[in-house]
Formats: sequence, C-alpha cells, structure tokens
Amino acid sequence: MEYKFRLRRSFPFSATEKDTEWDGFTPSEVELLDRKTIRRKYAPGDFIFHQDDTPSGIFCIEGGYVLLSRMDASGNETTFGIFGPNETIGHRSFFASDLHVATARAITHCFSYLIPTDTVRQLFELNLELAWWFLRTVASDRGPLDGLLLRGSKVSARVRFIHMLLVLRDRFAQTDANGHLVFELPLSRVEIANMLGVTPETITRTLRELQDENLAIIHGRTVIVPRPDLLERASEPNVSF
Amino acid sequence: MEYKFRLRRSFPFSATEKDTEWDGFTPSEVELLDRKTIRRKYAPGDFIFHQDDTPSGIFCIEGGYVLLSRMDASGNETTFGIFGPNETIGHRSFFASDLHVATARAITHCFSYLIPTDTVRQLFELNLELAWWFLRTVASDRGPLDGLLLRGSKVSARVRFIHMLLVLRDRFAQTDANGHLVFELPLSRVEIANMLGVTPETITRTLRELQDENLAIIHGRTVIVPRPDLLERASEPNVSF
DNA sequence: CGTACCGTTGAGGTGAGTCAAAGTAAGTGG
DNA sequence: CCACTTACTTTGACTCACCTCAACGGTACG
Repeated sequence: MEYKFRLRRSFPFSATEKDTEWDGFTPSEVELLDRKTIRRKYAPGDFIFHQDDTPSGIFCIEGGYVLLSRMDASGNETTFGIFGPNETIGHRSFFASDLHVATARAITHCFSYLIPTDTVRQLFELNLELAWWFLRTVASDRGPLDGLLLRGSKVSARVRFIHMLLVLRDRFAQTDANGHLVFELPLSRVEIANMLGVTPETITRTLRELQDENLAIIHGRTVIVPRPDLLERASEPNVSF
Repeated sequence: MEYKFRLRRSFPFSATEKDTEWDGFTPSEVELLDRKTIRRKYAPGDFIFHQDDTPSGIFCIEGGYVLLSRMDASGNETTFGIFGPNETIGHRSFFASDLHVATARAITHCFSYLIPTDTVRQLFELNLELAWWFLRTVASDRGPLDGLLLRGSKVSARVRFIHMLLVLRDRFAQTDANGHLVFELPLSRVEIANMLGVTPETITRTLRELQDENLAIIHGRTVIVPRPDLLERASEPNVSF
C-alpha cells in the first residue's frame, strides 16, 4: 500500500519515521490521515492563512518556504520566522484555541498539507501520544523568544542581521570550494527588514557596511561570507573589530 | 484526607479543579504529588533558577511574584514576563529538554512548589492527558510573541509602557471610587525598562511625559490613571493626541 | 552617619527612521 | 528583440527618539 505520507525526517505525521518518538501510528490512523488531508499548491505571495482567521486545522509544509508574520494597526509588519519542508505551521494557535496570530505567506512555490480540525481531533482521540509530541514541538520553538532577545535597542541592526544569517545557515547556505559560506536567501530586503525589526534602507546600508569591511560579498539575494568564523565573533554584540 | 493541593483556579496539578479539562487525577496520583513536591520560600531578589541551568523539574508559584528574564553577554537584561500565584514556570525548557533559557527571580516574598523531574515523568506515565493540558498551556503563552511585536523600533517607549499597563491591569490595578485605575506595580524602574527593552532613564522621562499630559499621576511605584479609556487609545501606536 | 540602592535630571551624541529621488532588475506585450 | 510597466533596491540629506555618561536627591538600613 502506498501512502501519501512517506518517510520524512521530523515530519510529525510520518508513519515510518524512526528518528523520533513519533512512529507509533497504526495503519488505520495513517489511512485516516491519507484520506482526510488536503494538499494545496501555492505560488509566491499566496496566503496560506491570515491573522485573525479561525484555524481550520494544522498545516504541514511539503515543499517550499513560508513566512509567518503579523501586521499591526499602523501597518508595521513583524516576521517571526521562515518555515520550510516538513515543518508544521498554525499549530500554536490551533492548540491555544485561538485565532491565528500570524499570517502565513508563501515566498516560493509551495506545497502544503492541511490536516483539518476534525481529523486532528480524531487523531488525538486515537493516539494521545500525539499531544506529547506536539508538546515537545511547541516547547522547543524558541523563535519568538530569540527574536525578543535580539530586539533590545542596544542590539544593532548589524548584529541582528549576522544573527539571522547564523540561524538561516543550515537551510540556505552552502560551503563552496574555497571554504566560503554562500547564502541564497529567499527574502527581499523588505522581508529581511521585517524579520529584524528595522527598515529596508537600514538593511541596504548594513549590507554595504559589511561589504566595505570585507566581511561579506553581496550580489542581490546572494551573500558570500569569506570567513565564516568571523561571523560568530561578529554576532557578539559587544565585540568590536 | 487533607491534600496540599487544593482547589485552585488554573493550577495545573489541582485534583479538584472543575473549570478545566484537567480534573482527572486519581487519589493515588494526588498522593504522589503531595509526597514528592518540594515547597520553598523565597525572599525578594532570590533566584528560583538560573539561565543555562539544567531544569530540575517544574515550578508552580503558590504566592508572590516572579520575573523571568535573560541576560546576554554584554550585560543587557531582557525580561519576558511576570508570573504570579497558580502559574507554572520552567515548563517550556523542561519539555524542550533544554537548559533554562531564562532566570527566575522573586520580586516579592514568594512560595513555590517544585515538582521534581522524576515525579513529572511518573505523572506523565500515569496520566498522559497531562501532556494535552500542558500543550494548551504552552501554546497559549503569548508572552514572548507579544513582546516581540512591541519591539519594532517604530513602537515608542511610551506605547510600550502603556501596553505593559494594559497587560498588568488584571493583576496589579484596582478601580477606586472615582473610576480611576490605580496600579501598584511591584517593579523598579530598571525592571520596567528591562521588560520594555529601554533604559531606566527613558522610563522616568516617559512617566513624566504622561504626567505632564495628565494621562497619569505617578507616586513612586503607584500609577494612577484618571481616564482608563484614554489608555486604550494611547496604546494604538499611530494615534496622536 | 555613612553606605547602598533607587530614582531623577541634564547635556550631548548617535543609530536608525523618514522622505524623496534615482537606479536596477524582471516580467509583459507588441 | 525592444519599449513599457512594475516592483525592488540603493543613495543621500535630514531628523529624532533614545542611549550614554555623569551628577545629584531621596530613602532605607545597619
């Protein structure tokens, strides 16, 4: 039997995942998932859900990248995170029985599964261990917390940006033949600015500053870091060069 | 039989709580809790746990108030929240199998229960619904998230302070005979500043500004708000007076 | 009556915001 | 393949909210 849900590292509903505590689904549960989940396709800029919507279930991203952000009354957009393949979004609001706090917007072509509310409920009834797994997931999400720590006014835009690079390294950077870190960021200047809580102009200026100091080479959305080791030092707020 | 754990609204381990999904403890489980929890007394300034400590269990505050904050390498302290009676602290790190991200410090005389790691584990084995309850608790904690939203550089210290008042209203404010809101804040200027991500001097100046505009009357840690309705309007970042 | 902590006040500096304009890249249609 | 539109990015000049540093006043406590 062929399931839509195959082996996927850290995919919470994977029936065959061996690396997590979470491989206890029975065939009937997997069948339920397969039958009820809704697969959707999104183009860049498409919304997956909006802030203040009532959650209609939990989304699992199959491919592509999604930004979670919130816009306040004055039009300031704050981005909390970028999520990619095999990550779930929308679960926090779901479990808090809350309206969506954030808007999810695809920034690349994107596929996601929606596990509808009723199906999630049924799964929890069938298998209470699911709560334990999600408890770990939600508790481990330090996104907003780390963001908060970086927003002290004493933390410069420069340090925030470098910190962002460190966080995104695993997903968007590769090491080339010369040992340089090459980032292919899927984010516009505006989106970066919203992640760091500054303006796009500040991003431009910060990038030029880093370039002038030979800490990075910038080409559009490509950022090349010749000396990755210096990055870590530069992310210490009080280290001067 | 008399238990240490009595009826307490929203106390997660309450055996008799009827308002939540969480009243399913059996007598033997309650007995386990009673036997294993450790009650401790703290004076103002005492630490309950330190950042980067290994969690030794979950703490429930019986009485008094506790600040959760983190200090970075340059000595900046960021406070995420203030917690009081019947609230649990330390659970996020616990469930994430992480070191404590924050330091918990008593700001008043304070009693708390520590439910040790082993006891929590036993309780989860006895009663998996506990995971479901904590999932709701952790998911509902919007503390760091709300904090993050207030740290956009476009949000002034003034708006942040007013927002803090609104958040603390339920706990620390009473309405007097004239319909004025009277806050008795248990926080020093420095502690307020750390909550808002500004300096203590800015707090002083902001308070004087509010006083000059007759929006508040300040006496030490007492803040009287003559027109509570104006507060809500003033917390909208883009409303001008 | 010092010591310590907290809070206030002032003067001066600065990082980042704002506004406006020009430059660049990417896609569309003829 | 080129003109045209649209969105994104950069740059510069100016402004300002908040930080920094330093001094001083108040209150509690041994």
